Amino acid sequence: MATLADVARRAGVSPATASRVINGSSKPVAEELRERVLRAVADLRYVPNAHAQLLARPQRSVVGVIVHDVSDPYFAEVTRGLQRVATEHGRLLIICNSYRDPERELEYVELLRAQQVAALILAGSGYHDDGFTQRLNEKLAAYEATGGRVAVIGRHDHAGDAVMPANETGAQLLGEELVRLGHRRIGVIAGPRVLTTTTDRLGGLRRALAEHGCPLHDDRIRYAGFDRDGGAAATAELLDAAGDLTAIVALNDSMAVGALAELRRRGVAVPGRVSVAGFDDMPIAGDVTPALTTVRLPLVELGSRAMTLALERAGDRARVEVLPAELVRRASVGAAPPD
Amino acid sequence: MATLADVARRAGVSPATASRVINGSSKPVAEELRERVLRAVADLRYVPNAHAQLLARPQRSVVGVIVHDVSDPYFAEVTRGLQRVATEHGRLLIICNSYRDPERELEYVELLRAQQVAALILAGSGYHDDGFTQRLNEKLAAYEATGGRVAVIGRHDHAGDAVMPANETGAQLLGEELVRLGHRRIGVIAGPRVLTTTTDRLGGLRRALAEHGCPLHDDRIRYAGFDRDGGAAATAELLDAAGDLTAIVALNDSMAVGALAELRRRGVAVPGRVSVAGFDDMPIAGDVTPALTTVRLPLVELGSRAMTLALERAGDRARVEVLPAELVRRASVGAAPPD
DNA sequence: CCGCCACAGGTAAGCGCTTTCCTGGAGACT
DNA sequence: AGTCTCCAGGAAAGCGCTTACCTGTGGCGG
Repeated sequence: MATLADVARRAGVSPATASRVINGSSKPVAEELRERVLRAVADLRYVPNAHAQLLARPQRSVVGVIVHDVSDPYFAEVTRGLQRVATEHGRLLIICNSYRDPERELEYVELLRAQQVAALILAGSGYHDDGFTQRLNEKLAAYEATGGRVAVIGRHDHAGDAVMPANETGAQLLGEELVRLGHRRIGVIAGPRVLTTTTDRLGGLRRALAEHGCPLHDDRIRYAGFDRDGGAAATAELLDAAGDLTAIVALNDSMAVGALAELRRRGVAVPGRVSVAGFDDMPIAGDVTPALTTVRLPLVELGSRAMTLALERAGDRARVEVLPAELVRRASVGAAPPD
Repeated sequence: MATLADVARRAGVSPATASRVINGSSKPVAEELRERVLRAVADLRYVPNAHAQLLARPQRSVVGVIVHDVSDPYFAEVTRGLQRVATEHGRLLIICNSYRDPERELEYVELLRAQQVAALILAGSGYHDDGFTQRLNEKLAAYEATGGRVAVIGRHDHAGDAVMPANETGAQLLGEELVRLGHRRIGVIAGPRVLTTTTDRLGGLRRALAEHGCPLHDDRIRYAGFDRDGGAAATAELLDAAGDLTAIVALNDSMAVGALAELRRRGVAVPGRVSVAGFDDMPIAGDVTPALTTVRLPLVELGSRAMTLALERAGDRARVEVLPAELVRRASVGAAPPD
């Protein structure tokens, strides 16, 4: 690998001059030398060693992102927003998938800190695990103490800047809609218990239903993986246990897609006999059949706002932005069938 | 930010000893000193500067990945495979989205080279653009000349290790199936002309149809973006221009989803009046209505094989692995309706 | 004609770490 | 008791780069 010294030697100049030419330093360099250096760079296919540069000029420019899984449409959208703003600021992103493993998340925080990232974004639900939360916050605090910037998406448990989707309010909206349409026996297929997103959404739903006099029964809730297959499995369980449900709320759209598949498999009409609702309004939500009634979360914006917060200077105090949820009525939810 | 020197000072040892303790060097260190160092590390929340480490011990461990767009399900799946193998080898991934911009792709190659990545994976279609291809290959050659490993996914235009999906064969399979089912007036909604993936798939289809005596007419092909909206738009155009088609082949599943949406909007029965086929078998393909007949590509395996090639030592000559495509029959393709 | 200033270019320090090589002390052996 | 060996720990070089500081030259004014 060619080094700056090689370039300088070939161009017959000092490393200092070569460096100045290559980085477009403000210090003037004679045209002839400049050309010799540039030619040497081209001849040697020289690319500066980014690590050496970072050591010499500690100007952190990359941003670390920790998500549960980029290939999950939810995070794919969020990441798109993160990317957009990062690119606008000329920042490179290092994207890490924790695959919902708290330990791995902790490791990645260390790793990104070691990489001297300018900022750290944690996207995705927190965990109901005080031990973990404390360790995470300690690590983040250590990072922030040395000038690192942190922004989280959808986590209550962090003291700093945060962007929050209105999970609870969104779920409430959905609950009210179902009640309004006459549904009384409502089942829920939920993501993992340990995720705060699950409990937040469940909380909003529970509140809405309780307020309208049809409290959510615990035995009408099934927990499973936050994905399509989890949704299908949970739906099967739910149907076997309580066949008289008129509506199923999936706590995200992937699960809702699984529910739809299971219902189709069983020949249950949607929304004729059972209505199905999702959450997130991921891109495919409008294209399944029946099109999914869901709660739209501004996923891309969640990402772009978080990145903006992270790249701005730290405020005097933590900023928490709540981005609103919106009910999207499509075909999968209809009036409850008469008993 | 605490440095190794800080740790050493606090522990009352030399930086050398501190380094040895922290990295678990093979050189023995007295238990007492070891503990003092570890305590200092904990007290100072010390994390080694990864850049300094890489400078001092040039042991490249991160792998760079350039994809068109991780949030595209195709790449999301491929990336999953890449990730898995990388993680198994203890490698961190830097994922870069080129958003199908060749210039950006070139920039990212430079950037990753500057980052001293151990290997570089280029995933996703090549471009019909000789100038670009040449520049890219030059850059990759320069990188490989200094010990960098390169593996590409789905690109003919690179001389080194490659993993190729059987785009052409897959399309042929699909073409034969359509002919077998009596389709003669077949339209195609294709991705951007400039992508080799588009032309490969189109080529396979064209060949199959020609062999069975119903050549593909150029005026039954529409090019658009390789996404859902592109698919919907191209379908609309196609239908307006040639309303008598009995089948529409989308060159990827996202476009097929768009096609389905447009057909539904127009009240055209699928597959009753028009059959629709996709390509890729992305996760949602089985869950739309009607479920998509498509060509399955082993997306995750594409990624895992490429990463494996890249992490193995370079062979004496380039290895090219072709991963087979498989026709997946679902509901969206049926027999051609009688005229 | 001499001295000073301005400025292009070079010298070298230092970023934070690893690792080779060296040192000094303890134990072993004669 | 003296010498040799062994080994834990430290000193220092060096990874590739940037940049503060220094040097030597040419142009200018007095």
